[in-house]
Amino acid sequence: MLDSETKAVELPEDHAEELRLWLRLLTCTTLIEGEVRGRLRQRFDVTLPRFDLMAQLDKAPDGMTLSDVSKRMMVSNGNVTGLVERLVESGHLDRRTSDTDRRVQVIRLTKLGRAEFRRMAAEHETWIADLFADLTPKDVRELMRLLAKTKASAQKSAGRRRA
Amino acid sequence: MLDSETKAVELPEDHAEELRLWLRLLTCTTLIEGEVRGRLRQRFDVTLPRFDLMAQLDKAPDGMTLSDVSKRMMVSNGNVTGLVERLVESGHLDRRTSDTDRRVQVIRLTKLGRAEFRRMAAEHETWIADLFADLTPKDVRELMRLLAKTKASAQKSAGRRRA
DNA sequence: GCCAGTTATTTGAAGCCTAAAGAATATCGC
DNA sequence: GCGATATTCTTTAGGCTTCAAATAACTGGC
Repeated sequence: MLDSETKAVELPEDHAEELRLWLRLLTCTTLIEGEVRGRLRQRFDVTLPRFDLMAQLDKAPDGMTLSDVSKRMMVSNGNVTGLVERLVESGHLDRRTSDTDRRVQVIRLTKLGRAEFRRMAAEHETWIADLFADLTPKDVRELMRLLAKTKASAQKSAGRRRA
Repeated sequence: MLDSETKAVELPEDHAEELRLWLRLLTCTTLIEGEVRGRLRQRFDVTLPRFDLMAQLDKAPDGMTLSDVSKRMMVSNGNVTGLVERLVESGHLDRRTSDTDRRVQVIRLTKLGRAEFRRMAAEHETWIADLFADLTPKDVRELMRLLAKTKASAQKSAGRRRA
């Protein structure tokens, strides 16, 4: 006979629920992201990654290093390099080498960049509100809680893998 | 004096909670997606879009048209064209023109494609289970419910925009 | 049968993104 | 100060992705 521990190893566990949850999470995000992307393009002729980068910088008046940005946005370093290049080119960002560490590039929003971002952000916020309009305040609170738990769980799992 | 209706229009509403929710949703998805992407690459040297496409086809033994795939995966038509091209090239997909409509391309998994997908999918499922491991069954159910509601809300909003 | 409109797919240009390798600079231990 | 190691950023190669325009094929009304 099998004891319960052996059973747990040998019987294939059923993870179908988690899989469905993941697919649903992905669908929601893709749906909303696509909508936001399209509206940003239509209304402001700006891409979502550019908007996201400006959003990070708007919260950091003293600027950020490229590494900071890369970590915050959860994208690769090389990605940030190109993104910043284009935004400097278009006059939205200012970029300078750090005084204390010549490896480091510090970027900030220019006056133009900040003004344009604020204008876009105001409208963006109404889009998000509209996209989530059918959720009650309680739904929102509950989702926040469960997503925080999900994030923690995923981070733990990701950490286990690299450890 | 302002009546309540005028107030509602004139006072800028506070959508900060919804915005935070959206950012958290995005963070969760990005985190998990990045993890899955990395593991697929490491273990099977396959990209996430390829895996996703094969997953769609695995559920459709009779094949799918490119448009079907494009709708299901929520990506553009042009995207699917290239993705399919590479997977046909590598022998994972079979592609033929429909008998009844010469515009339509029907794609299927090849024997090789199906075998490789099944092998990857089995492991993939355990990754997902691990990433969501700290959620209780109740958490999972509740998230499913709230995300379904979110999806419906977002679809409604997206529809309003296009209407 | 033919024309107008629609649908399925491809193409092209631009941008986004990653992983991995490389260059420049900083830091630590000695 | 020197060398080993680490960090910051860029570069490269390849793939993904979108949008918009183009091509090809179907459909319905006449």
